[in-house]
Amino acid sequence: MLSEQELRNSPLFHSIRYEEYLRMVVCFQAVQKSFRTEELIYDLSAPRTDAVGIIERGTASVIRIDQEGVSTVLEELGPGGVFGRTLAFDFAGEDSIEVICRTPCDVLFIDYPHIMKRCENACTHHSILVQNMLQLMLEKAQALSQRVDVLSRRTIREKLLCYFRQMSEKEGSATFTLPFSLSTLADYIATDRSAMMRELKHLREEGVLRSDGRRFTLL
Amino acid sequence: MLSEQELRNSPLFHSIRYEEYLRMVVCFQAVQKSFRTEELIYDLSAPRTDAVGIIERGTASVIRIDQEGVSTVLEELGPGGVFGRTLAFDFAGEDSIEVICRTPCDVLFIDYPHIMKRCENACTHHSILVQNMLQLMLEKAQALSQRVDVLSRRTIREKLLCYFRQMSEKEGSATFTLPFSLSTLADYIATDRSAMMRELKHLREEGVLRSDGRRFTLL
DNA sequence: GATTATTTGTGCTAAATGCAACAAAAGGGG
DNA sequence: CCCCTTTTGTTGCATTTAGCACAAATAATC
Repeated sequence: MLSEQELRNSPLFHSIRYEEYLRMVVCFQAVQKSFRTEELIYDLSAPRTDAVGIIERGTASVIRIDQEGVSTVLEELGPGGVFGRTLAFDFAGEDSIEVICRTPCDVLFIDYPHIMKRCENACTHHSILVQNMLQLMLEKAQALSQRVDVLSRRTIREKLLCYFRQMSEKEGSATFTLPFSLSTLADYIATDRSAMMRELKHLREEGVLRSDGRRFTLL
Repeated sequence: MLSEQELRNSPLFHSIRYEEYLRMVVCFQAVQKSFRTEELIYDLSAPRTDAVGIIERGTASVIRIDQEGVSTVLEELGPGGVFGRTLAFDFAGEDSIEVICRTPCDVLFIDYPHIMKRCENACTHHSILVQNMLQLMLEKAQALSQRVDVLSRRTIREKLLCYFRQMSEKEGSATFTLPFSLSTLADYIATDRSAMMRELKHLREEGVLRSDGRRFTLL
């Protein structure tokens, strides 16, 4: 349950009045839970319910672990990030897909059909909610597109440079800090870690970038 | 401009009455255009306007062509498919990104801010439109997720099998037909064509699949 | 129906990537 | 502060993949 202050910052309930919010929480069977780093937030490959999760605070990763145990970061979720079986990755593969807490999270779970169902009361707050949800999906689509942009590059070098360009644009600066470890970066660009390290060295040697730990500068 | 019959099948205006539709078309500055195979529908890398396009009929591809001339299929759009600078791929790279007609298309262009802006009249049809748009974005997110699922596989073999599994699920059958040529498939899974052909041969020899032209069967 | 493009199928070679292994460094928890 | 775990950095070697080139098959155009 959100406080009046938190409500203002809530990506989903933004610009809905507090009394209305309280009624909606009941109507949507909304539940908020907190998670600690490394904790499993949701298992997308074995969902009991058709719930949608929204990150209210903190960051999380959607990770696929295939049969051989190779893990890949499919998505990075920040505040406003949404996940759910119906939203993405609703496929029948044998792989396990999990949402893992990266930094301490507050996550709001909502029964999916309730959001999409046309409201009998034609309540205005419901239509605001749909509009907010649309905004979140727009952002999700953008994030996924950037993901595709990186992953569709042919070589490790190009993947790195593409990702670094994205980071530097987001940061508005040639210098930026990775949101995760270099090992995880390898999972993110879907390649071997040592091969990636080698390519990073080449890029440094060629003077394309400078780096110190997780801190990078494009030259 | 849609006929009453077409309106019923329109992904965006679905379940909006015809008179209301007519008014909205004016309000949204909506323009419908038709395209023929191979024709350029939109250039995402050099957008004059902030328009959103919706495929009403036919299929199209979003294609990135990098500085070296390597082309990659970023997205496959069918009826209900949406594209636009604000929806995806709004980055500043040097690459060219184009929406190309694959099979004859009717495309509806709409001024983006008009969709998102809160309606002064609080008109019910506008909120239905937002709901329809949300549905389209949900589908887009799903499609992009599947794209990520394929591209994040480490080897050509795994990419192929992942894509084939998706196709066979969509088709509801172990047999399916590619929506494009084998050459384009290579662009789709972001690898070298000849390497892909070699892997296809291996898969056939190992009895994992059968194929004849663009027709495949998983065994 | 002949002619031109494009696509498909294949092989070779060079280059890039994956794998395994290990030491050094950094980080986290008691 | 020390111990243990994770991360980083690096290397040699096996495998995979990319790049190129060319013939055969297929599709497209006039």
